[in-house]
Amino acid sequence: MNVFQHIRTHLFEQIEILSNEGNGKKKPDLSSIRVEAPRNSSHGDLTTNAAMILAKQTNTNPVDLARVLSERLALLDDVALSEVAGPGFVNLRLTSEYWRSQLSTLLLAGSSYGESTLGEGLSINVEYVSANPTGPLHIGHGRGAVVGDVIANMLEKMGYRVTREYYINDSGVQIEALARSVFVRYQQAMGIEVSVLPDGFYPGEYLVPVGQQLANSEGDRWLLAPDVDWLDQFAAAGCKAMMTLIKNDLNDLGIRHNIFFSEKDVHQNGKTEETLSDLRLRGLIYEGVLDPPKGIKLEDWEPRPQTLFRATKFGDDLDRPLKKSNGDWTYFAADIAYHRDKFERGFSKMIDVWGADHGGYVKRMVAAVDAISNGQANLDVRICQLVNVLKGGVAVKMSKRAGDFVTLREVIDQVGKDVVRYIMLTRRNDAPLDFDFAAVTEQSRDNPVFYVQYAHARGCSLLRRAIQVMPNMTINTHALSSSELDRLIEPEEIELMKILSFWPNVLESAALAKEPHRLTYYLHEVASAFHGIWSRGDKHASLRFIIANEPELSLARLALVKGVLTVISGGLSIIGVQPVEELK
RNA sequence: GCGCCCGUAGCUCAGUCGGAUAGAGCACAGGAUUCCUAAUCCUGGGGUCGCAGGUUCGAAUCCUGCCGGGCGCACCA
Repeated sequence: MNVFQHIRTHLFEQIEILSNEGNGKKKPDLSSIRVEAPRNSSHGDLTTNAAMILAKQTNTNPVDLARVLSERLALLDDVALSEVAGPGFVNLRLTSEYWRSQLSTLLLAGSSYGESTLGEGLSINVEYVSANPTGPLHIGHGRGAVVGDVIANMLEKMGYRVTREYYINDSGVQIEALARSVFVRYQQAMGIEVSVLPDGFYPGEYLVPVGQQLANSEGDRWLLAPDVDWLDQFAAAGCKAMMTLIKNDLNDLGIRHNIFFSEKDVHQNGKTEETLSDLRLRGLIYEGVLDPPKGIKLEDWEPRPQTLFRATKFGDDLDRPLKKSNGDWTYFAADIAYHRDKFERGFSKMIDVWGADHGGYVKRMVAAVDAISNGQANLDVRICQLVNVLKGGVAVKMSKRAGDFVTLREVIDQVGKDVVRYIMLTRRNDAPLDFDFAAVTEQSRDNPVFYVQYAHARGCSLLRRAIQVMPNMTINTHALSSSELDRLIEPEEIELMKILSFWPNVLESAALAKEPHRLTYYLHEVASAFHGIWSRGDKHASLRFIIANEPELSLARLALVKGVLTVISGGLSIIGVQPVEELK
């Protein structure tokens, strides 16, 4: 039980007793009562607004009520000081013994510290990346990949059964363009000059080997054939090659999806038809004409009857087309069928991680999930804003048309997977992110990964050192957790224990909010507190972690170090970053 | 024109479901190393939380309207 839950439990007990004493007409509503760390630490370790909330409900004076609560909470063993402040806050300061016991808990839990059973084994589906198989991943995909992956990791730690999924858009006009682009490369491999690539073709070099391979295996049999004869085969070859490329990139970023789901299969298995006829039966599909969008010009707009989904019934702004004018299903139609398939596979909780350019698509998909599940399923879409690539502060121009975007591959090769993953979480996902190549390549202090890694390396170095300095000492989990933790009396040490004991709460709230960036901010805080204590040893030798003639004190301080290492390495592993034991 | 996201220190950004005196990094100025890793630490200046109203014990946070920026806007994905 984390510190907040612990105090909340006691608080609610007291409220219950009070409510009964007041021959309580009705149960108080506890839902907006918070137990949290106050922003200003002079207000104590924990604070609660309970008195103000309850005072409102019972029409009493919040300060009086706070006083009563405060007196009762003061009686708890773990509470050192309880006082009323401001308009009716109850501020608590917990005992040093309590924080030490939390450190001990941490050490015994080891790498499982912070895990929870909150999810109760509920299945949850996280779909992320899902980039079109028309080329390698670029750095923007990398952001979605990391965000999705870390959300999945966090939810696993919360006790959910997580399935990581990638939806392959291997159908539609973009895939046809891919097939034609591959055909050009095939022609070139057969010695035919194709000087200018037509508009809408994929110009990247990465299709050259695909064309070459087809030239080798197929010879000239398709050179003069009509496109209908080779289109499917070339599309399939292109997709397959691109997915191999993409999976390699993801693999090197430490990402492995459980399921790759093909849009083409959705269609071929009749799932689209099935889904749409289901919706049609329920009166959610009709033939209609949409108004032209206002305020922007569409050259070729004409009123046209379309097959429309009643998305407006589920909170969208417009009803949405399911069929193109050529009779093909729209992307949306397939996507509905796909999400319905997820629902049928047992997922009532779904998370999709999309790029910023799909922001306008969120409402309709949420609406569709609502519709296909009859309100039984919930889709949460996380949008990742753009990544601006900089080199030494100067923006790198990216043009997808010209094929010269910064690939994820380049970035991984240059700065490494760990740096990429960490940097991607240094901003909220819905805010744009600057990725400065120079800063993260230099391995300078501009690189936030290093700050945290350095703290970890320093801690490891201490444990190595301790073995040399005190060879007779056993230093293992048992020895550390049962060491004389009451020797830890410095305010900074208590503060650090406090920060470490917040980890389960940080992880839980980050997981539930699906905001993985909170992890990097927290780890920075841990590292900062640790670096601070370290440096005090420069001035006062008595404050160092290892003091040769004080083995018991040293062991207690090493326990704190071990706590730092456990939390940092645990946090980094959720982020997908390998903690380093030594910096070179 | 409509929808979504954003606007917080010179710069880049945190800020939990509405909490008290709004925080961090960078930059800037000064200081700390014979000693556990100075890739670190300490001290300092820095703010009309875009603007204006509203809701209430209390608003950076919620509501409305404006201003500014990003993304998107039938038959692409």
